[in-house]
Amino acid sequence: VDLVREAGPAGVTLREAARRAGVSSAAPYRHFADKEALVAAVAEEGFRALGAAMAEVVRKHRDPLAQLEALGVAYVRFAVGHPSHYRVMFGPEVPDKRAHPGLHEVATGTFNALVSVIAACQATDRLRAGDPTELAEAAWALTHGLADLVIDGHLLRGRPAPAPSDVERLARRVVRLLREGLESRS
Amino acid sequence: VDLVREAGPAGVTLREAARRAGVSSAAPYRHFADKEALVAAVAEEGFRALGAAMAEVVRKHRDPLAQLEALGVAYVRFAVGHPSHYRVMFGPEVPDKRAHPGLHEVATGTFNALVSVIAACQATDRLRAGDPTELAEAAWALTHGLADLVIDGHLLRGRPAPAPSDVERLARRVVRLLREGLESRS
DNA sequence: ACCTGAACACCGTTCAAGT
DNA sequence: ACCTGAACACCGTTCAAGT
Repeated sequence: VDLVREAGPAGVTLREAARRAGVSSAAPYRHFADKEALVAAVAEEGFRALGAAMAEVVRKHRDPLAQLEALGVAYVRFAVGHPSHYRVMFGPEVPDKRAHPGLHEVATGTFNALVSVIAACQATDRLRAGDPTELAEAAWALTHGLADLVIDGHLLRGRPAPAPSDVERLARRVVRLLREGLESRS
Repeated sequence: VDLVREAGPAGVTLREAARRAGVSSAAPYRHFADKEALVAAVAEEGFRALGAAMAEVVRKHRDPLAQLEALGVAYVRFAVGHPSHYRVMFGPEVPDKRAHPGLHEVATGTFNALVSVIAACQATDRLRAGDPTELAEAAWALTHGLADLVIDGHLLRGRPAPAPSDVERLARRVVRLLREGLESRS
C-alpha cells in the first residue's frame, strides 16, 4: 500500500515489496501466488477504504437523495485523493476480479451500497421507478468516468494536483445533471 | 498497433516492437525518445480512429440530439471493440498527454467535436442552456466510465467478450438517462 | 512452515562503434 | 542518418537447498 502511494501502480513490484519487508526476492511467493495476487490484495484494501468513506457519507445524511449526491462527490474525492490506489483498483493489473474472491466480494459490496441508496430514493418517490441496479450502473459509470478523467488530467487540467474545492464543484455539478435525469418526472 | 491488439497494453514492449521490425533492440531509440513516446504514438492512432468513427456518426444523423445519443453509443462501442487500444489511450503509460503534442491535439479535437454537437442541441433548444463544455464533460465522463467498467468486466459480466448487442443496449439506456438530465426543462 | 541464493528469460536504456 | 552489440540495472518466477 505504501508502495502504490509512493511509486504509482507501475512502482508496485514484488522485489521492492520484498526489499521493504527485509526479505529475499523469492519470499513473497510463500504469501502470494504471483504478482497479480499481491496487487489484488492492495486493490482490496482500496475498496475497503472506499467503502468506509461511503458508509461515513450515508451516516451523515438522512435524506436518501442527499446521500446519493454526497456519495457521488465522495467517490470522486476518494479517487482523486488516492489516484494510484484507484488505478490499481480498476486497472488492467487485475484483469478479472472474480479470480480473487476477497477483492470481488468487497467490490460487489461497494456497488450494492449504492444500489440500496437508490432503492431508498425510489421508495420515497424521489427517483423514477425501474430496476435500481440499472440506475446504479449509470450513476457508477458517471462518477467513475469523472474520477478517471480527472486523474488522467483531461478535466481540471491544472495538473498534477487539482484543488479539492475544484474537484468538489465539478463532481457536484455533474452528479446533479444525472440526478435530474434520474428524477421522477413530475 | 498490432502489438497492443494482440498482447494488450502490458505487451507493448520496445524490444518486441523492434523484433517485429526486424531490427535491433536499440534501433527504436532513433525514432522514439523512449517507450512513453512509442505508446503515445499508438494512443494517437487510437484517437484518430475514434475521431473517424465519431465523424461517421455525425454524418449519419441530421438531428443534433440524435447525433449526441449516437455519439455516446459509438464511443462505448469503440472502446469495447478495441479494449487494449482504449486502455493505452487513457491509461497511466502516458501520464501527461501534453508532453506529446500530436496526441494532445487529436484528443482535444475529439472532445471539441462533442462540444460542437452539444452546442447545436442548445441552439435548437433541445438541451438546457449553459456552458456547452460543462455539459460535454458530463457526457464524456458518463460514456468513458461506462466503457471502462465494461472493459474491466464490472458491467455485463459475461466476460471476456460481451455481445455487441448487449453493449449497445446498455449504452443506449445509460446515455438516455443523462440526456434527460440535460434536456431543457419544459 | 518459511526463507535464501542462484538462476532463467525477460525488460528499458545507454553508448561506443560501425556503414 | 540509421543501425548493431554489448552492457547495466532492473523485472517476475522457479527451484533446490537450508532452518
